[in-house]
Amino acid sequence: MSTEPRTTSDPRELLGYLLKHATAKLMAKTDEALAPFGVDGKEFGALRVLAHGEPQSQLQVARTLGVDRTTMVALLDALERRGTVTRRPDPADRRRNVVELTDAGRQTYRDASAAFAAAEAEFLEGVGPRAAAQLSRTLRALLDG
Amino acid sequence: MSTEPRTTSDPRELLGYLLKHATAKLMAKTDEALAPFGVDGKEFGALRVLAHGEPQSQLQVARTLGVDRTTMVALLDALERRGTVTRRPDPADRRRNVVELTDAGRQTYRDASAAFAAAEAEFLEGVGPRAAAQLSRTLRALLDG
DNA sequence: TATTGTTATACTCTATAACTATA
DNA sequence: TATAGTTATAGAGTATAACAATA
Repeated sequence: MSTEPRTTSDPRELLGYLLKHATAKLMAKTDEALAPFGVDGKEFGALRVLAHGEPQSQLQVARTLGVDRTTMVALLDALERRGTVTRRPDPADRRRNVVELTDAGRQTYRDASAAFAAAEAEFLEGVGPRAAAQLSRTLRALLDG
Repeated sequence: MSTEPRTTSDPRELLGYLLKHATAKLMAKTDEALAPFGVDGKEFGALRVLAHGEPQSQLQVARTLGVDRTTMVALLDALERRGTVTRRPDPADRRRNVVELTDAGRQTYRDASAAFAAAEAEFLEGVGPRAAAQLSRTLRALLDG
């Protein structure tokens, strides 16, 4: 007969704790990897959207990233200030800004992308490719359900 | 020869996106489950610590939960206001407050605990017990590494 | 009248600094 | 001199409301 309690007060046993802290650890790693390129995770996300596919309006990018359009303004302000993206009125609808990567921005994205992938790989290095793939599958299933 | 790009701009393919949104979804579910009992996730964490083991000082609870001691003040203020916990000076060291669950607080914890577990189970229902156990193992390994 | 980008504002969450009372 | 609790304050992050330009 064990004297151990059936449950403990250790928060590290809760799935919520594990998810939250795994997220934080990955974010810290990727932010650190992106820092030399002058972008944070959110900005990298925007570059990623802009690097693939057609030029888009601010609102389209915001919706893809799941952020408010007012948040997008400050984000693009920072990227534009550093010469990573350009904004110009859409000739077809002058209410919109067409946002595009500059040549320098494309290079930044390529470099940052490699660093980002390396950070993700480092985060996963302890668990092996099978468990890593299983992790993504499970998370996707949890989000779909 | 495929015309598909090797990568896409869809953020849903990134591990960081999956982790962040899985965390948010679970938090939303547990917060919703706890709401009828008048506590949020953080407060439930405090109740959980207090429900197991010896009475503790505010600082000890704060450290177990990984929050600042100034954050603990407002958290306990709310719980005390609702009659869930009591604070009294520790006779052995009057700088400290001994924090304990009231009888009502214990009942609240029991009820909230069942609701919390049900919410977690509902979150996991799409993936089966094997995948759920594997998820926890993988997350623990990622946090330890 | 509705939409896009912008600005100003407010709100949440949390941490830092300073104060008090105790040790 | 150091520690526990408290309070006031500041910072990051994000959302809401209102406004200008355009459709």
